[in-house]
Amino acid sequence: MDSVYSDIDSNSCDFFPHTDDEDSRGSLRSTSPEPEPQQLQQKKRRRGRGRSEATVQVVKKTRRLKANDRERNRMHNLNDALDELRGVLPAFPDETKLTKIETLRFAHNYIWALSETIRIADLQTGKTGDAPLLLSAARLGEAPSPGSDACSWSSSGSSSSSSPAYCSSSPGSPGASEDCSYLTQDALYGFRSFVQGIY
DNA sequence: TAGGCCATCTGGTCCT
DNA sequence: AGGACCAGATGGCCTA
Repeated sequence: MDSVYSDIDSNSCDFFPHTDDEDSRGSLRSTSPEPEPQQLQQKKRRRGRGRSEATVQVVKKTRRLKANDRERNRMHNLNDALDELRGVLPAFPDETKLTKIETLRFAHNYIWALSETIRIADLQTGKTGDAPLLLSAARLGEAPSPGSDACSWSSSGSSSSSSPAYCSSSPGSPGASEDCSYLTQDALYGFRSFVQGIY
């Protein structure tokens, strides 16, 4: 397959060395098992208007290069957004950068965990009047327990308190999930381990 | 060296 | 018509 792009070496801005391979190049990746016979392709091309073959090639090449440039920028924007997302996720200073998929899954789980934290903190506040933030911090180190009230840990439900979709294992919980009275000293570390451990 | 991750190119499709 | 978005292909780099 090395030769597939060898004549168009995309990184270079060289003009296409060939004049009649545009359609056949496209067919390389088409799903049709039988590429169009060359004569047919040439007939189609002759039906075109007055532009010379060379001009057509230049236009095509220019469009392609512009499209490549846009696509590159688009992906760069996407990566920038991903970097921003990494920036707001809890991380250890010496930790290696999360991969794209890790970042997305981590963020997903993080949001879910925070939502659970708030929900449970609200419940607790209703009961005891404790400060929600303190409780939220405490809950960061806690893993949800399987089957605890609306939280089904092992499946991806659709309710707001459903578990992360990427849970591949059940990390378990130290106790009843509604008991928020204990505080975890290294809540964040535990939380990181927990969230990262489940995808 | 195999496998994972990534950047880039590319053609197709949809939308404006 | 042109741009945005998407998915497949490819090659490079890195690590276990």
